[in-house]
Amino acid sequence: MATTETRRRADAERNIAAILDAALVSFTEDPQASMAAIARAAGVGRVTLYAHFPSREVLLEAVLDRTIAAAGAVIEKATPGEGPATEALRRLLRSSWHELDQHRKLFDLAQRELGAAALRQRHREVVDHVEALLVRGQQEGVFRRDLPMTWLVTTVYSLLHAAAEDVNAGRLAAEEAAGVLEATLLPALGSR
Amino acid sequence: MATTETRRRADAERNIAAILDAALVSFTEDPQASMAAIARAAGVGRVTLYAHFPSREVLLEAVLDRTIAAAGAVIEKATPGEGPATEALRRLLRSSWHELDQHRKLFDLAQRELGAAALRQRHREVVDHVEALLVRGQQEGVFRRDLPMTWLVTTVYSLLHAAAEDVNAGRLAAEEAAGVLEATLLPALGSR
DNA sequence: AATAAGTCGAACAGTGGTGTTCGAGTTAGC
DNA sequence: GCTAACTCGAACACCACTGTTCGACTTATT
Repeated sequence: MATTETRRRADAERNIAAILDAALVSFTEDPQASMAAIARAAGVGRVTLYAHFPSREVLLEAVLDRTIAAAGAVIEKATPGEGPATEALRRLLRSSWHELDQHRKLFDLAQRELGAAALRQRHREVVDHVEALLVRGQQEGVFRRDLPMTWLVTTVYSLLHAAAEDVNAGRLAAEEAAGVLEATLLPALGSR
Repeated sequence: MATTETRRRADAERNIAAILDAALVSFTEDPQASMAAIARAAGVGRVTLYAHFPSREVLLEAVLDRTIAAAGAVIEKATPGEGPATEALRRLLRSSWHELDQHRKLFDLAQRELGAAALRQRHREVVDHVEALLVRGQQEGVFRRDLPMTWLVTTVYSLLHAAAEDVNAGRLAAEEAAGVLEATLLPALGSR
């Protein structure tokens, strides 16, 4: 990951990072954000942006890969494979709801702009973590088995996203988000 | 509602209906659908479209109003004020998940393109029905009171939308949608 | 069968986005 | 302090979309 393909100068490296940061924010705030707007948000000229990312598509892919990697890292940090499944889910929600929401928004965007097929593989990397946790919970007998697994995953992601939207719209305090999610998801997923 | 503002010819009336139908589908399928695409989908010339709806914005508003009216009618048909609240919610889900999802998608789009303020009023008309039902359920003691009301409404809408997406993506059979929603929402909203 | 209402293709101007080129100016690195 | 790497504004061509006008044609209505 840290392999410097072609030796880059420090200021270039800095700008690339700034662009990716700005692009993530811009894309999640407004899926139609223009290259000019992203360059402005990154504090960089439009030409510089194109120098590093030759097209909007390439930029989107780069942001996507970076976000997936970040989401994966944050998930693994929450050790979803350890301890009781309900506890693991709690840890996951507390640490990762924000990252997972960014991942979801970007995924929606990329699905429209890059096509569904190209995305499935990368998407799996993150979703599988959640799915594995849910399966483990089923085996422990604490999560329900009467609904399709895909639906349970959808439920988690969907409410996560809803909470993030509510926080964004000022309808929910950021500190409450994880608690509210817990209180809603556990009964929704729980057996009996 | 049936007041013919300026006497229109029958073929015009027919085209307007076709345009609104096509626009609803187009907008919910792809928020960026162009006027040309909508005209094509309606089987109508682009000029005719502009003759009836002088701008994209006006068209979007018309579709929105029509969908809100339809959603309101479908909701009222499910008599959400009668019988036990859980039963009423079941009826609502069975009859309206599809209409409510269309309403939600259009609302998202309109919020971006027309601004949040202009929409709040119209949005209320539909959301209030759901909220009233949830409040009634709280008074009956069957729905939880430990979370903000706005969040409960968000939860209903969010899962509704998620189910519609899953149906759309082929991950969930349309006939199962209402049942799955019931099985997920009732435990999520229930007291205890 | 006359007339008013409606349809529609072609062609136009205007706007805003993408991606490129050029050339002059900065800045990091040795 | 030299040089190669990098930045960046201005200007360009290109394209897709919006909204308009014109004039010829078709259709509903009486």
